[in-house]
Formats: sequence, C-alpha cells, structure tokens
Amino acid sequence: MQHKPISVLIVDDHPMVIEGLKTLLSDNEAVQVATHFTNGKDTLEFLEKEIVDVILLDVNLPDINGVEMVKFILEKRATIKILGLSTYSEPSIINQMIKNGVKGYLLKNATSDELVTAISQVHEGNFYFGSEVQKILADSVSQEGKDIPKLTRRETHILRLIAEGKTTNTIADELFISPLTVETHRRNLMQKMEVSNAASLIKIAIEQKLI
Amino acid sequence: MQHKPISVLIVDDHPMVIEGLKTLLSDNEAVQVATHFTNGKDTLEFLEKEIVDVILLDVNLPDINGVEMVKFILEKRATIKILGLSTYSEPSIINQMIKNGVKGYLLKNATSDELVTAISQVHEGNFYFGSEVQKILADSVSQEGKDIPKLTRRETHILRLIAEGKTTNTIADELFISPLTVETHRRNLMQKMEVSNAASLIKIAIEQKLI
DNA sequence: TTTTTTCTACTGGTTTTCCAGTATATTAAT
DNA sequence: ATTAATATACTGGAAAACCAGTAGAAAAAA
Repeated sequence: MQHKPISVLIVDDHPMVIEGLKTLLSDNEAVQVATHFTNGKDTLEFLEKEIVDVILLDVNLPDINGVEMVKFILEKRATIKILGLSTYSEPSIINQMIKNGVKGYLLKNATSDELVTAISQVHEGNFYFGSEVQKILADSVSQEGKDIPKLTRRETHILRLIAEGKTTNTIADELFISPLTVETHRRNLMQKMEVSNAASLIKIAIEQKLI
Repeated sequence: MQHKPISVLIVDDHPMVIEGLKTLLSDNEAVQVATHFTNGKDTLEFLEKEIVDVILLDVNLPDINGVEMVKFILEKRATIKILGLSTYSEPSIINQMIKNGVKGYLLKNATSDELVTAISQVHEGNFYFGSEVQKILADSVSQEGKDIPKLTRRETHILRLIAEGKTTNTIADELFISPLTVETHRRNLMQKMEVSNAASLIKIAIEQKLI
C-alpha cells in the first residue's frame, strides 16, 4: 500500500544534528522532511500557518525550553504528534514531556532504525519510547509522585543567586527586599525540593535543569 | 592547487551527529571522512594501525572522557590534529582540552562553514576556535590561572557527601572520623575552589564534573 | 470581581557553617 | 631515608543558615 509520506518537522539548534536526521530519513520514502528550525519562536510561527504530521523536537532550544514548547505546539495544533529528542536522560524531564503530551521520546544516540520506527509509530497514533528511555521510565515509576516541583519566577531567581554563592543578605541587598523575605524564599525552596540545606538544593536544581 | 584530501575521523556517540557531519562534509572535496566510531576504545584501537589527518572528537563518549582521549591519542600519534566538539561550553573543560593539545574546538551548533574552516585550519597547523568558544575563552582569561584545583581522594569523597545534603556530623559518623576533621576538609575544599559556602561549592563541583 | 497564588515581612530560637589558627600520625614521593 | 603531602583532630568565636509559625499586600487566575 502506498500512502502519502509522513511530513516531518525537525526542531534542533544543532545544524549537524538536523543534517544527520535529514540524511537518516532521506532513505525512507514513507517519511518526508518538510522543513527545520533551530529555535522555538520560528517553529511556532511556522505552525500558525502550516501543519505537519510529526515534529522531532529537541529539548534544548536556545529560546524556549522543550517542555514548554510541547504545550505551546499542542495548544495550536492538537493533532500533531511530537517526538521528544535529547542527549541526556533525566527522568523528570521525560516525565514532564509525557505529561505535556509528547507521543514518544528518543535519545540522540538512537539508531536510524529506531528513528524511523518511532516516527511511523507515533504517526499511527501509538506511543514510542526508545529502549534506554523505557529503562529510565521503569526506574522512575518506583519513585512515583516525586514530581518536579513548580517554582515561581521569584524562587527560581533566588535559587540561581544562592547557587552563585551569595548569602541571604547579599541577595536581599541586590533585590531591594528584606533579608527575612529571602530567608522565606530559601525555606520554601528547600521545602519544595524536599531537602534540608543549600548544598543539596543546588545539586537537585542542577540535576533538574532548573538553573 | 589540487591536494590530497584531508582525511578525517569522526568520533561521536550519536549516530545522527555522525551522519550530519558526514553530510556536511560530503560537499567538500578537500575533505574525506575516513571512518567513524562511537566510543573511545574502538578509536584508539583503530589508531594503533591507521592514521588520519584530523579527528573530530566529541567530549562526551560513553567509555573514555574527551579530555583523557586527547592525551591518549596524542601519545600514540602526535601529529594528528584534534578538533574538540561538544554541545556545552564549560570554559574549564575547553581549557583542559587545549592544555592537553587540541588544535581547535567547536560547539555543536557550529555551521557547516565553520566546520570546514576549522578542519582546514587545524590541518594547516593553525588553531581554530569557534566564535562562541572564543568568547568563552576570552571571559576565562580574566580569571587566568584559576585551574581546576586538584582534590585529594578524601576530599572528593567528602565533597560528594556534602552534595548529597549530608551534614558535617552525619559525614563524620559515616566515615568514623571526628566532625572537626570533616570541618577541616570542608574548609579546605572551599578554599581550593575559592568559594565561601557549600552551595557554590557544589555548583562549581558539578560544573567541573568533579562529582 | 472574587479567589488563589505569589511576594513580601516579621518574631524568636536552634543548629550549622565559616574563620583562623595549630598540630600530629600516616602515607607518598624523591 | 628524608622531605612533602595527606588525613586526622583540636580551640574558640563569629556569621550565616535553618526551623516554625504568622500575616498583609500585590499580582495573577478564575
């Protein structure tokens, strides 16, 4: 049976990855790379007017982070199947992406076969997760519920300043607020992240790519 | 003038990057991709018998880290020009790579032009650093000499425990030493890393990939 | 507009870290 | 075998972080 090829949009900020994907997909007639972008803004603009079947979406874009992008894209075009793509493998990120509606997730060390399979699977309405990704997800179900805590803008900002080694007083001076307020934020941060000191706060924050 | 093409070896654990690089380089007759590997071990084995002009070396290999790889390669084949390649841009890593003898360094968001220029430049015996990389290096010359401090085994261990959020007393219990000793180590760590609290200690430690 | 969230700020007390020295036994390196 | 580096441990004092609870103003969401 001869179908219309699956139109694919590639979003990744690395030209060499884009080229690689295009090459890997060029062998396969069932897949047609429509176009590509290296940032989130252009992608969203494109999707205002045009549509594709599947988006290969890198998690690390220069302007908008991948988790947000998924939300934005699906708000515009709910029928598009999104395949997450990244080098690393933080369970929390992957979980977030799934929660936001990606239909699949691949690590960048995926083979050409995996890639093509993933695209056709999600296009047919199924889910697809690469073998390593599945392992990661399996490991993380055990610690179910430990979601990434949502930080407010202010909290994120203060977290960053703490990571820079600034003291409560310094931060207070810098933000023109009371040290007591900074204290409160600091405490809330630690509570949200379920840790009991700044050191592990920073470690987790970096792990979760919050800063 | 028609030279023999520059033979290039690609080392990267992401097939799609390898494909991308090959595609980007295929347009150019001056460059000939000899072969590629996805890990350090195979690369070193290959170099026992064969030789190439330029190696495109990803910093993040599954088995051997990039900084070490540079050393190993140049021990075997001192004349090979190595171009470092990575997604991220920690100055300390780049500096380490240069110290170990890379002739150039590119971020993975480099354009096709940059890539080709870099290869021919290093082949001719020059250095080449991508524009962003140069910026990074420029920023880090100001803090010249601030090398990655050498930590002792004990210090590294304690650093890791601190990063896990453990308190001085907990660590002391765990290692069967006095809390005062842990204190001393903690102080020495902060002195070596030139920071004044645990939070930034952890941040830098993670940045430098010490833990 | 009303409700909810976020940001702000306080009291008062406990624990931990941070600073500046000194000093000795145990390993490594030369 | 001697020097150098590392790991250990101490004193004593200052600064900062941590804990628990409350609460009003501002901003965002419903």
